[in-house]
Amino acid sequence: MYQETKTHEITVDVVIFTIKKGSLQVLLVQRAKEPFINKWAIPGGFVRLSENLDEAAQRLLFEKSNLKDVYLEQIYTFGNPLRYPNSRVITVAYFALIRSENLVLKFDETAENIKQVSWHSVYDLPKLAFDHELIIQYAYNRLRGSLEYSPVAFQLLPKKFTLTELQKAYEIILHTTLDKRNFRKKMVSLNILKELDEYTKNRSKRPARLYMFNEETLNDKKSAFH
Amino acid sequence: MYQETKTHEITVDVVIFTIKKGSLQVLLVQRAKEPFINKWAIPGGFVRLSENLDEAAQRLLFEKSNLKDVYLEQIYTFGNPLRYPNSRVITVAYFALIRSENLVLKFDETAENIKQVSWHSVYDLPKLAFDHELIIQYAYNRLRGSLEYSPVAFQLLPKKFTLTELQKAYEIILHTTLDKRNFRKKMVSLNILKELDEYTKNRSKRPARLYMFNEETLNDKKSAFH
DNA sequence: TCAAAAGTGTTGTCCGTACACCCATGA
DNA sequence: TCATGGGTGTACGGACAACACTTTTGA
Repeated sequence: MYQETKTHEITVDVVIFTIKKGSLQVLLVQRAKEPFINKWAIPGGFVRLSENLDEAAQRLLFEKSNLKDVYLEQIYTFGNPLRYPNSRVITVAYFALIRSENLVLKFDETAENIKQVSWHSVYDLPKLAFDHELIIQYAYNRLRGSLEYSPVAFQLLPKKFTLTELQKAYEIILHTTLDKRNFRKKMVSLNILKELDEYTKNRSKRPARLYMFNEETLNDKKSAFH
Repeated sequence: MYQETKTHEITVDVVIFTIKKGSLQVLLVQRAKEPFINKWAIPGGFVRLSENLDEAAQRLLFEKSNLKDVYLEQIYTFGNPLRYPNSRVITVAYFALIRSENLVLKFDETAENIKQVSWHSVYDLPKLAFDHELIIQYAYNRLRGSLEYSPVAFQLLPKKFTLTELQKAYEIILHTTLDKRNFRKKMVSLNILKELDEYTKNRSKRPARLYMFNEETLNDKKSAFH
């Protein structure tokens, strides 16, 4: 089954998370070719010789979504020799958090190796190619872990957001419900929110105060978050 | 400075930790050749095409220490194109925890590319080759992090140990002092220790009870450790 | 005036921390 | 008998969890 080739190939695969329609979704591409024809895969690509791994991941994201300076974390490196048929592909997996509003995907759907591109709930994944189901599991576990140390949920929200939206993001990622009062107390105590003098309009019944993420205090808080 | 070559090379580097003489030490080899002649480096080697990354790390450890089934964790993958002069070497870094008693190192000190091999305190490292200082920092941070979730300290101790020895290991890794009563309470409450009917002899004044690590309950506890 | 989401405090429990003395043995 | 490390319990404080009602607006 596994056939030796002369060299290792190195790819970067990026599990792109977003919150859409009240659920945590990942971006997948459906393969139009063997191996794993019709199966879905995480976007990825080869690492160029002149770029480092983070740069490769950022480049892939930019090529496919036009987004720059996306939040990225390296997760794990997968190197099972049997993970790719007929060649040895070692992949460094990352996850990315993006805001899905006004996102324009740039996948070339006329390309012969891609059938379609779409978002899928992490709780309802289609059949995946290679070991990509495992990679998504690692990514999802890591995302939940990161959320306990660092307020990464901001990366999934618009610049200005309400506390209820923030809480929803936490609930969606952690797949649980949280107490409103306790959640607000905790967030306020962290000093990472900037309270704005702006309120939502016509969104709900009573207008809700908007907040921003306070970038200045983030770096201090990251370590002492717990 | 950086010269493109045709392929990426993949290595595994292993930060080998042990506790020796009351301090946390890492095993380093002193280079006998350029680049970085006389500088110290983490043991590492190329990944073979037919083995996965963990196997490569285990193989390296076995080749150099005769130890099998060593505790290993993948830490991070370093891929800066400038980290190696004149070639592109991506390295998957691991850390290993070993018991230093009755350890026989098998480094071939007559090999032309190794000058010597020795243990160094993580708080007093010599000049390191490549980005190995950074890798050791990542490894050390990860080790301390792991200790909060999972009782990895056992991997550094003999099969049977006293609670004081276990506490010393924690103190050495975390670089702090711990309260004896609180530490014992915590350890007992975790149900990961098997109390033996054996005591130390002639080691200190009053004999101390010996404990073993209870492997059965470990896997349950790993997740709920906190 | 009503429906819907926004906003707000108090109490109990658990866990981590601080802290000091007696015990068993070898010399 | 004394020096040395082994072994033990209690009290406080902070963080988290549980819990219900009032407020503001749009329709």
